[in-house]
Amino acid sequence: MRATALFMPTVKEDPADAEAVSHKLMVRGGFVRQFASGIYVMLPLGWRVMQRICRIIREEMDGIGALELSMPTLHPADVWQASGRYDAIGQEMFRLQDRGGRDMVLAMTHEEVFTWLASRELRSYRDLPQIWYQLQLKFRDEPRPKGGVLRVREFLMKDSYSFDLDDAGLEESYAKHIGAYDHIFQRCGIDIYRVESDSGFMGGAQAHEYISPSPAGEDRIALCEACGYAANVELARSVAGGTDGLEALLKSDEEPEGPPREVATPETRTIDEVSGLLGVLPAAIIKALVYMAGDQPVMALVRGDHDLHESKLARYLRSEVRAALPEEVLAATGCEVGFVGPVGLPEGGRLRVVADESLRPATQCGGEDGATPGSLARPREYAAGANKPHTHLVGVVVGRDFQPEFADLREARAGDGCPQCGQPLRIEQGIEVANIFKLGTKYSTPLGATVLDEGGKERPIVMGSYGIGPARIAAAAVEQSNDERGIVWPKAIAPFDVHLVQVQVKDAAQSEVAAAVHDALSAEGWEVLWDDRDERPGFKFADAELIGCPVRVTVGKKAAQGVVEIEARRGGAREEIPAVDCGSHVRRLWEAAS
RNA sequence: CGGGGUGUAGCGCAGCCUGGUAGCGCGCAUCGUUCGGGACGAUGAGGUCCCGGGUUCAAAUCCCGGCACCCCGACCA
Repeated sequence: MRATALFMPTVKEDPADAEAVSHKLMVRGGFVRQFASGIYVMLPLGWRVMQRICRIIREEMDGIGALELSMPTLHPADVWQASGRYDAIGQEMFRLQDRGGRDMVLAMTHEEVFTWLASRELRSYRDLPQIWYQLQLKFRDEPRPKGGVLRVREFLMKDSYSFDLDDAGLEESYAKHIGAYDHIFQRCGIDIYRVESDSGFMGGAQAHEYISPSPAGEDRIALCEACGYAANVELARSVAGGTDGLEALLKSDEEPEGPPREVATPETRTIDEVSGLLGVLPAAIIKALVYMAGDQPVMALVRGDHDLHESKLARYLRSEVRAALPEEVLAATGCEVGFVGPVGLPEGGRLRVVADESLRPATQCGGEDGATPGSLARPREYAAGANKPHTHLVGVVVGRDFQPEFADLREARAGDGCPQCGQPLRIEQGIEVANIFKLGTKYSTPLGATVLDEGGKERPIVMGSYGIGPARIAAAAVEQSNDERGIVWPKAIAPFDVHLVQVQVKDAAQSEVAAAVHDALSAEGWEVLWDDRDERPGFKFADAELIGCPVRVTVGKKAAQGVVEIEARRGGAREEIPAVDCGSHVRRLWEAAS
């Protein structure tokens, strides 16, 4: 394709509102333009990338026997009411009414419609299994779109849904998807970690996310090099480390003498302040946080050097949680924020107290079912808020001075021990490009999607759902593969295979050779972008590097001798080759490219 | 939803504090010179200064209200 016949509005300067590298480069390279917050135009180059990604996805989905179809994006509310999500999901769902005043929604995902279809059309176990998929728009009214195309309000998604008679069938469909996804990401040329993920506190079935490492990503994952354990930090269990200097506190199994003692700590609210004033390590302080679970206050405890992960608390409590307002803290504990603690709570108060496993006394460790690993070394006595203004307690002993529930609440951090093998965990940041869920009968039961089994018994279909965000794959690829000059597309998803730069458009010999090269490569099946614009050479080279096609062929001074240059975008030598041989040289560089 | 920031030519920005002629770079148009790493000169087009209200002889500039967009946090089938 001739550049003069293409619309590729490249720009020299970074857009002012871009933060992520991929955002800047995709705007500068003429791939995308923002239309409104979280809503993007895919320009011709960007759309070509998307089409290539989608093609790979289609091939791999077809390869596991999945069937493509297309579902509506405008849904009547009643399907969503039937699944319960019309009320469960808040403002993230775009809602509207039709002229007759009927409630409608813009689809943010398609479990309901697919299940609706299954409920009408699948009747017998003989109709199973099925995997149906589509590449379709999703609408989510994100509170804060960001990162260019990474977090948006309208986006393309490949979503597939499996329908099986039983759990064994679901396992098989799930495994098929894992196989297909491995191929897809490998072919798209992006690095990926498949990690255990939160299936949401309503489900509880197994789920995985595919995280592509990038500083622009919003997810953090915990990884163990030694045994392969990998999980999103919102889920990851870990053995708390970082207790240097505390081992001494553990040595004695004797009861510490005396009850907790009050210490005046005026205007000392944060862990750092308390630590400084009392001369105690943060790890020997109990951090007490008050949350509202629905309308019930709950006190959550973690070690002072740890961070609470709210979704872990939410999952444990089986309720959405939010930090309590200062007046709610006062109502629940009788004390102002900054000095609350688990000891000395109001008599008769019903404040539920949940402590992280790392606070569990050594004597209570182990032996309990489902106990998650606690801490390698833990203090015997802690400092904690006294529930009196400007006062803390020291010498607090968990289990003696108060008896909380224990749960895994803290966020895993780098250096913590792997819950499986104890080796140190690594934390990596990344983009969630895909996810897979075992839904079970969560949708089939309420929506009445059942089949008759061999015995003539009606059974709800066992479902799975599986998503991929093609634009996120593109962004992840750019994040992982770029240099100071621009994008270095993985070859399978580049907008064109070959960028043919004709240095002098008005030079007859160059025009002739460029045309011949273009035609020859095209005839061999390469997609060629022929820059025939009347621009200065430097301008065109800069654009070629910005746009990032894997192979560049330059037709310049030596065209009259039938000589052109070829080089890989990823780097390496720039070679002079006979124009007539460009096919084999392109093939060679292509094979070498990633 | 909390906190912060921005809104002036297609893009990137200055001007605002201290009210009075709207400016710079890039891009764009025409002509000429250039032509292997984002050229140079000349000429030119292009503005509801986000919107509404107020103060003032006079508002891009000061005041009030709104909107949009960005960033941090919260949220995130």
